[in-house]
Amino acid sequence: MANPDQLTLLAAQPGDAKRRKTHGRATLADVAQHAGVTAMTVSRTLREPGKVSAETAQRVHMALQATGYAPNKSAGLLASGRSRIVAALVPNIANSIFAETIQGLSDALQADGLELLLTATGYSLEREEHQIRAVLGWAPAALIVTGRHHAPGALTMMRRAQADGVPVIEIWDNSPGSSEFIQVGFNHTKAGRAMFMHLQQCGYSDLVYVDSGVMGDLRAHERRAGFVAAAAKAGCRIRVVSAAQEEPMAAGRRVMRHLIEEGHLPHAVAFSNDYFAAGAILQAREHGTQIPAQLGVMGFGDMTIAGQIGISTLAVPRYGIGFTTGTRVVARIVAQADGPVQQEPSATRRLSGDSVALQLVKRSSTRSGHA
Amino acid sequence: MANPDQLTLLAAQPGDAKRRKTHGRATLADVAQHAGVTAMTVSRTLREPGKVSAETAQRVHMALQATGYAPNKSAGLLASGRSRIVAALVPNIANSIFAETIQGLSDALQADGLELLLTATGYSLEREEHQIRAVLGWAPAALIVTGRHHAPGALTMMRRAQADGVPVIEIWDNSPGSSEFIQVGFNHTKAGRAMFMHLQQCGYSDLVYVDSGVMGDLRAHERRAGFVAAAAKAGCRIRVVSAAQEEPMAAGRRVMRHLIEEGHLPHAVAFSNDYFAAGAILQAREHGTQIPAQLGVMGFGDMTIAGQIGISTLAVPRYGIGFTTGTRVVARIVAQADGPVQQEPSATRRLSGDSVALQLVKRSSTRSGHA
DNA sequence: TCTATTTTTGTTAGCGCTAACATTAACGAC
DNA sequence: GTCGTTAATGTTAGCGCTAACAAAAATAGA
Repeated sequence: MANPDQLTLLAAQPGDAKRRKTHGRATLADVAQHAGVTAMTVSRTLREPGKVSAETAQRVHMALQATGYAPNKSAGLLASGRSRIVAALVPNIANSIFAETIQGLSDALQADGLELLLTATGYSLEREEHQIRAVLGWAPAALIVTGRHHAPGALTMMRRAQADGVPVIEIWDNSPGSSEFIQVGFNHTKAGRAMFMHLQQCGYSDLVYVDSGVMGDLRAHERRAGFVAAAAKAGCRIRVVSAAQEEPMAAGRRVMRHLIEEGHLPHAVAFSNDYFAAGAILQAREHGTQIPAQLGVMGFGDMTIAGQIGISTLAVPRYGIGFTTGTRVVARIVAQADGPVQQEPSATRRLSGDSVALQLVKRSSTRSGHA
Repeated sequence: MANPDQLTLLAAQPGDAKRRKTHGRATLADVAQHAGVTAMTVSRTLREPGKVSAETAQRVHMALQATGYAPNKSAGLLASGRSRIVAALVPNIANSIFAETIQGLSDALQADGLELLLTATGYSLEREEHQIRAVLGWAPAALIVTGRHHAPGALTMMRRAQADGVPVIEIWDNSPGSSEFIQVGFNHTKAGRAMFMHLQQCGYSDLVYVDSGVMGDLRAHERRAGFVAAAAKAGCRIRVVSAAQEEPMAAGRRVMRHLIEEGHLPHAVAFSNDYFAAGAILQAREHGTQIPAQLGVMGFGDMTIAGQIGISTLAVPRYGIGFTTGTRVVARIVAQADGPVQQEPSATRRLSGDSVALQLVKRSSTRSGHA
C-alpha cells in the first residue's frame, strides 16, 4: 500500500463534497502514516504491545509523540464494545459519608486507569432509574448503585447489565439473600440494633432516637426500625424524633434544646449521625447538662467530629466501602481483559459481596459500664 | 464453530459471514423497524421532535417503549462529535470543600441532563495532565479544572480544547490577567490578606499562621503568602506553622497544645481551614485558655463547625462555585446547540469569569473591636 | 389547476476505531 | 531445500449513530 499516487489523489481530491468536518485532532491513521505503518499496527502498539516488534513499536511511539495523538474513546468504545468507565450513583456527593466513599472508589479505580462517571440521585429512585438508563448508554465496565432498593425499571436494567457481564454492585448495604447483585456494605437493621444494644449495655432504658426524616433514605429508615424494634423488644421506653432537614449540627442543637426545655430528659439519645450528636452535645454543654451523667448520647458513622467531641458512635468504613468496591471492580475487569477463562462453566459464577465490619466506638458521651 | 447453535445462527442469517457480535441491545434500527419508519426518523424524534409529525412521533414512542431502547452514546458521540459530558478535575473529593463544589456542579448540570466525568488529581499537576488527556478523549462539552496552575502539557491541551470551542473553566481561583481561561473563584492572595486584616482590626499584632503544608496546594500557599506579606508590611510579628498532614481537627489540637506548652502565646492564630481552628479551640478550652480573651483564633472556609463552635472565619461559597460553574457551562452549551449565532464576529468572544465574593464572618473567637 | 414553497421522511456515507480474518516474513526441524 | 509453525503486519468490514443531501408528500399561492 502507501501508493503515492493514491495518497496524492486523496489529498488533492476536491470532490469529497460529503466529507464531514473532522475533529481536527490526530487520528490513528495520521499516526500510522507518520510511522509508515497501518492504523491497526498503531492500535496494537497501544493496546497489545507484546504483539508488535520492538523496532516498529519505537517508530510508532515517536509518531505518537510527534502527532500528539489522543485516542478517540467513543470510537474505541463503539468498535470494541468495552469501555473503561465505571458509573457510580450515590444519593449525594456533598454528604461527607458518600464523599469519602467516592474518594475511595476513585483512588482504587485510578490505580488501573478506570474512569468514574458520577451522578447524584438525591435519594430519588425515579432519578436513579433515569440516570441508570443514561449511564448504561456508555456501556460502562461496571455499575455501582447505592442500596438495594430500586425502581422496577431500574432493576430490569441492572439485571440486563449483569446478564451482559457488567458487574453491578450495590454499596452501603449488605443483606444476603435480598438481592441478586454484589453488595459491599453492611446491614442497616443490624446497625440500628447494635446502637440500641450499646445503650442498653450502658444501662439506659428510656431512649430517644433522632434521625433526619429524609423521605428517600431507606437505609436510615432501616437503622431506625432496627433500633426501635430492638428497644421495644427489650421493653425500653422509646421515642422517635425527626430532626428538621437543615444543617445537621444545628438540627442536633435544636433537638437537644427541645428535650431540655421539655423538662423530662430521657436516659439517652441516639442520633442517626454524628453531626446531629455533636450539635446536641454542644447545646447540652451550654445548658450545663452533664454528659453522660445526666444524659447519654450516641451517634453514628464515626465522623471526625465524634472523636473530637468524644461521642460514642458506630464506626462505618466509609472510605473502605468505596475502596473495596473499586478494588473488586478492577479485579473483575482485569480478569475479563486478561483471559475470558471460564473458571466454572457449570455454575453461574458470581462475585460474592462484602460485608464490611462496623465497630462500636465507646467515648465519653455514654456511660462505660452497666448502670 | 463446533457449536451447533452457532451453526444454526449462521445458517439462519447466511449473508453475514464477518458479522461482529452485537451488543444485544435494541438499536435505532430495531426501533425503526418496529415503528415502520427509518432509523433517521427515530433519531430525529429523539433529538429534534419538532421536525417529526405528531402521528409518526407517537408510533415511534410506542416502538421505543416496546423495544426498551437505550441510545448508544458512543455511537452518537462518534457520529456527531458532540458529547454531553462535562469533565471535572479536582484535587480530591472527600475534602468537604470540593465535595460541595462538586455537588453544586452536579446539581446545575443535571438540570440540563449533562453528565459528569469526575477525577481526583491529588494536588498533582502531573496527574492532572494525564487525566486531562484521558478525559479529552471523550470530547467533553466542557472541561473544568481546579486552579490556574498547570503542567505545560496540560496547558497545551487546554488551549487546544478552548480553540475547539470547548469551554475550559478554572475553578477556585480568580486572578484576572493571569489566565487565558474562564475562572470562577476568588483571589487567594487577597483572601490571605483579608484574614490578616481582620486580625489586625481586632488589634492583634503578634500572629501565627497555620496551614496544612500539603505540597501541591498552590492556593493554600497563596493565601499564606498573602497573609504573611500583609502582616509583615504592617509590622506585625508573624510566624508560620505547618500542621502535620493528618486529620485536620487533630492537627489543630496538636498545634494548639504546642503553642500553649511553649508558654508564650501569640495574640492570635489564623488557621488555613476551620477544622484546624475547631480542633485548636477545643484543645484550648480543655486547657482553660480563654478565647478570645487570651488568644484570638480565626479559620477559613466557614464550614459548618465554625458556626457551631463560634469561629471567626472567611466564608467561601463552596457550593456556589460549583453551581455557578455548572450554570455557565449549561448556558454555553445550550447556546451552542440552539444556534451557532455569531454574536460578535469581530472580536474573539469570550465568556468572562466570575469572582465570587468572600465574606468575613465575625464570631466569638476573635475580639469584636479594636484593642 | 399547476407551480413554489414548506414539511416530512428517506438515502448515503462516513465518524475513528477494533474484531476477525488474510497475508507475509521469520524461524527451525528434518 | 521443503514444510509446518509462529510472529508480525495488513485488509476488510463493520460498531450504531448522525450530517448532509435527496426525494416525496403536504401545503399554499396564484
